[in-house]
Amino acid sequence: MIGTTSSPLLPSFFRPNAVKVARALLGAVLVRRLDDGTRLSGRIVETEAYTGHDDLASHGRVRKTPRNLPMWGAPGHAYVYLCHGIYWLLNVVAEPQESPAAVLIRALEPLEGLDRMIAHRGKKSSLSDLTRGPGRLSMALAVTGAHNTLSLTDPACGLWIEKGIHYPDDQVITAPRVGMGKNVSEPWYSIPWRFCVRDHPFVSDPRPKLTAQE
DNA sequence: CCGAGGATTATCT
DNA sequence: GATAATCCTCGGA
Repeated sequence: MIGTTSSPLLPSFFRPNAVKVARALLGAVLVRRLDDGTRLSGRIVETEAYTGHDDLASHGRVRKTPRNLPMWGAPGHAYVYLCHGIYWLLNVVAEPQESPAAVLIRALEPLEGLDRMIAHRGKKSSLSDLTRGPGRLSMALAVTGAHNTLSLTDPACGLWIEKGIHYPDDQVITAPRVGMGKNVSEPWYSIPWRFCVRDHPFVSDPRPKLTAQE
């Protein structure tokens, strides 16, 4: 068991600002251990950073409320909330305690437990859409509000992140974040805090522009 | 208390 | 591409 078993990333990994953490998470592996011991996992290929009281796109832009409170929590904890009444969205809390910041995990490349993920997704599932999108990946891994505020650095919680591969900068594309509301003004509307693996089939819609980085 | 809107996705045309 | 699904959260009255 030496060297071959990856252990969860430590809280220190998530302590830098959310933008750096979002970039660093590309290539890491999100792991879910089901109650029966089954291991599901996928490689993170798309993230978004939400940080600071100033960021008008972030839930942390307003005072602490019952919903957004986890964003002020310890680095490496989970912030899971319901979107549109249907979909659970998984974020990892970044930055030191009392600094409201999180990284939204938007897409995974499925690695382990594909059959179980397909079962979780129901009849609508196709292999290419399994974990492409934040709502879909939560469904596939059976992540729900029950995971809110849990520590992703503690394997006992059944959900954690392991070190994976490193994507060099020339394989990473940045883009404005998805789903900005009308009350999000510049610079927050266009700031390129969405990180995607270039040309990866599991990056969600809308696909970022593939304009060459020269 | 009530209304508006949402870090989305599936299913139409 | 347009829109419905679906319900919680927040802010204002």
